[in-house]
Order: sequence, then structure tokens, then C-alpha cells
Amino acid sequence: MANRSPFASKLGAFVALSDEEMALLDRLHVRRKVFPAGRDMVHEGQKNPSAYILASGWVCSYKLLSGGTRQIVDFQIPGDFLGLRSVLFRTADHNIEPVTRVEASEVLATDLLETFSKTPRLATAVLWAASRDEAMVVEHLVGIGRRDAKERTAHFLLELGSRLKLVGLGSASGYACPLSQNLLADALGLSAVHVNRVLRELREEGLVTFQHGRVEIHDLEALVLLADFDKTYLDHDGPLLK
Amino acid sequence: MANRSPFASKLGAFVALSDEEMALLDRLHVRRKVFPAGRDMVHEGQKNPSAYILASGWVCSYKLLSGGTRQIVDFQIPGDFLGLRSVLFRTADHNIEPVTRVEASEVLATDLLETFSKTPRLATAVLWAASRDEAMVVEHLVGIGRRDAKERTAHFLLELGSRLKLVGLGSASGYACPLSQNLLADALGLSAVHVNRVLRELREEGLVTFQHGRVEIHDLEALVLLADFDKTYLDHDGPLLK
DNA sequence: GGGTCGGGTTGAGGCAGATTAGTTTTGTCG
DNA sequence: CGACAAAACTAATCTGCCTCAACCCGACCC
Repeated sequence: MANRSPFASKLGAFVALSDEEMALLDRLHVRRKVFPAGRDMVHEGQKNPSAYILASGWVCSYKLLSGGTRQIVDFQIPGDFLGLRSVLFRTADHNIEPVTRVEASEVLATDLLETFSKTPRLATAVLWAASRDEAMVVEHLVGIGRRDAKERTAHFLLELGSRLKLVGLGSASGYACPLSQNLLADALGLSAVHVNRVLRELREEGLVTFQHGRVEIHDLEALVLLADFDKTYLDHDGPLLK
Repeated sequence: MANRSPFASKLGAFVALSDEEMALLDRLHVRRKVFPAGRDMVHEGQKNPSAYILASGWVCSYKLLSGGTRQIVDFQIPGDFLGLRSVLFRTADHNIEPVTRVEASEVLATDLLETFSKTPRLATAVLWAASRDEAMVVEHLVGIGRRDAKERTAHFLLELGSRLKLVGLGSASGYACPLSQNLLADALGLSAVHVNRVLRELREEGLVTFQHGRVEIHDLEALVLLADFDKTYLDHDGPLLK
């Protein structure tokens, strides 16, 4: 119970899992691997990719466009499960790049399916986690489509804070963040120059600072108001199974 | 085999389903309902929403922002399954509005889970369909983030064409499309005025026309090139189950 | 020490797309 | 048939964000 993986504790926060199920979950963590920052773990079009459970470090999922630009779809932090969709399709439909050095457990497609067939409740739990990720992608889409640069940036920093807090890597007032302004730009659909300007404005208005790898939230209330941030999409009631 | 629902045939196109499984699928279509255009079927925050299988008509899933603008996340066409995520969360996290008059089968959460537990293969098939939808949302996100208005519009019309063709509602050269320019604008993250301009440009260049409720694709190749459209994300190899 | 390379930061100018404000067309219904 | 509403369309103006072009700074290396 004491040293449970971030993944297990995240699932456990929303689904009551038995000790047996927890044990099965832990067995997925056999193939521990380490990836250096910057070199893709998975690339678009790759056949029979594995899934991964992130133990430490950050990664980003992105797509490249023909013009050479890229769009980051989302970031994964410790405790996140990644690559489920690619496993299901037997072909990766996006790239995954470690933002920092990363430790992750590789989960082979066969192991995953075997675990699922043994414990349907675990399958539901993972499906639930995947739905939460999808809800984040939807919120991201809404932000890029209809929020201006400042709202969008504020929303992004708030969401990240909420997620990190859930796995014990930050508090309401701040967190460590290894993202460069370039990465932010690719995620927010902005240019790096404009991200810089927006961050300065947010700083000058006393809302947030993002400097030297740390995000400090100085006026949570005002920031939530600016970003129209409603975090219900992040922490739901849990799935239908008791 | 002859008169199968669009939903069953869509799933069947990717997963080999037994007659028994097909029969179970058909049993989901008990509660047939009709919805008039324009009045929301599901609204954000609604508790214990149902899922629906679309039999005829189009609907859109959208979110409202505090400023009164809205972002359409995607459109559903006959054969599509909608609301899975909301069922899982027991709270709807987006609105669903019929674009036209709609006929749909309501699927109660309990029925869905019962069917899943009886036939895990069906659960996987539905999960697979949900993943395909998620892939579309991701592609949509990428488009809004990094494609300009013309590329984005072209991409959208091509994607719609591919999807409609799969359920027999259109061909490579054109299809009936009940969407107004306002709806397009809310989906593409543009203003309605600009959508109008972009459609005119595409028309004047002899690529596509969208008039009187019909989309006619005149130069497929050039359009695909312009939009950087790669439809592999729409028709994958099918799920892992044989 | 100098060189260079990846960030971060700032300014000037340009453009894609928003906004506003119309007019015209189409569809619907008494 | 005329009346009204909704959608399609157009033009003029404005602006948020991009692009280009600097410069600075710390890390790392020769």
C-alpha cells in the first residue's frame, strides 16, 4: 500500500481496486525502460507499438504537418498511461517524444489484453482513464478554437497544475515544469515569440510566473476567471463500477 | 444480413462479429426516439445521460464558452455511437444538438454495461469505434492549431466525405451535407464571414463546391494535396481481436 | 579564453482572419 | 400570393498574432 506506483494510485483514486487487481496492475511494470530527452519513443506509422506507463519524467504526443510545423496534442506526466489508441489500431497515429529523461514501463499489447480479460474491472478503469485523457483533448481543442492566446495559456497552466497535484507533484500555488516556450507554443498553437509575450503579460499582471522551470500561481482566483477554467472535466465521480 | 443497422455494419466492417453478437447489437435498438433539429438532446452537466446510436440525421457535439461563443468538437452521422464518455463519467461534459431531425436509439447505461459483460468482444469493438472518434478529434485539434483556414476547411470536407462513404451516404465525388456556414464556422474555429470567403475561394479554384446542401468534389487530388489529408487515421486495420 | 548553441526577450512591420454592417437570396408559412 | 426569418454573400475596417531580425544569457566544449 505504501509504495504504490503513481499509475495505480491514480486509478485507485477513482475506482476501488482489490488487492488482487492492484497486484495484477503492478505486474505490468516488468519491463522498465529509460529514454533520453528528445529522441522519439514512438513515431507515427510505427507498427505494433507498445503502450507505456510513465514512472518519471514528462513526454509529449504530437503530430507533424507537411509544412514542417508540429502540433502537440498533449503532455503526459508521471502516472499517465500512453499509447492505448495506437495499440488498439496496431499502428501509431502520432509521435511520442520525451521532454525530459523518462522512466517508463513498457506494456506489450498481448500483456495488456491478457490483463484485461482476466479482470474486466481493470479494463474499465483503464477505459475510464482514457476517457479522462480524451476529455482533456476536447478541452484543448475548444481552447485553441475559441480562446485567445492569454486565456489559452492561463488555462493550460491551470490544467497542468491540477493534474500534477493529483499525483503529488505540485500544489495549488506552484509546480516544477520542464517545458520550454517552444514546446508551449507547439501545444498552444501559437508562435514561440507570442508565448513569450503572453507569459510576460501574465507575469506583469501578477497572475502567474513561469521562470527557471517553475510555475508559480500568484492569483489563482483571477487566473481561473480569466481562463474560464472549470476543472470538473478532470475529476469526475469515477466510473460506473463500484 | 440484408437490412442491418448502419452501426452494426460499421462495426462489422472492422471486427468480424458473430450472428449472436450481431443479434445482441440489434437488441440495443429498442428505444427508438426522434429529436427535432435545434433542441439539445443532452446538455453539459446533465446527470446520468444516455448514449445514443444514430439511425438517421446529423448531430453536433459542442461546448459553450463563458463569452457566449461555442466550439463544435465534432459532428455525428448515421451509424455513429455518441455519448460513451458522458455515460462513463455519469455526467455529460458537452452538449449534443441535432443539426437535422434525428432518429436515434437510446442506449441506457445499464443496458450498455450488461451487453458488454455478456460479450467482451463487442465491448472491444465499441472501444475501437470510440478510439477512431478520438483520432478524429485529435486530427481536428491539429487542424485548428496548425492549418490555415483554407487547408482546414478542405480537410474537414474531405474527412466528412470519407466518413459518409463508409456508411453508404456519399461517394468520392460528393455528398449531401445539411450544415450551415455558421455550423462550419463553429466547428472550424473561424467566423462565419470567413468561412463564406474560403468556400468561395475553393469554388473559384475549381476544387470543391458547397452549395444548396451538397458538397461536390471537383478535384480530389488537388484538394487532398492542399489539405495534407492522410486518411489512414480513419480506416485502420481493425482491432486486435480477430 | 573564444565559439557556438539552445533558450529567452524585445521591437517593427505585415497579414490572416475578426468584426461590423450591410445587401441579397432562399425557405417557410399564413 | 406577400411577409418574415434565416441563411448566404459582400465590402471596409480593425487587430491579434506571425514573421523577421535582432540581442542577451548561461551551458557546454575546444
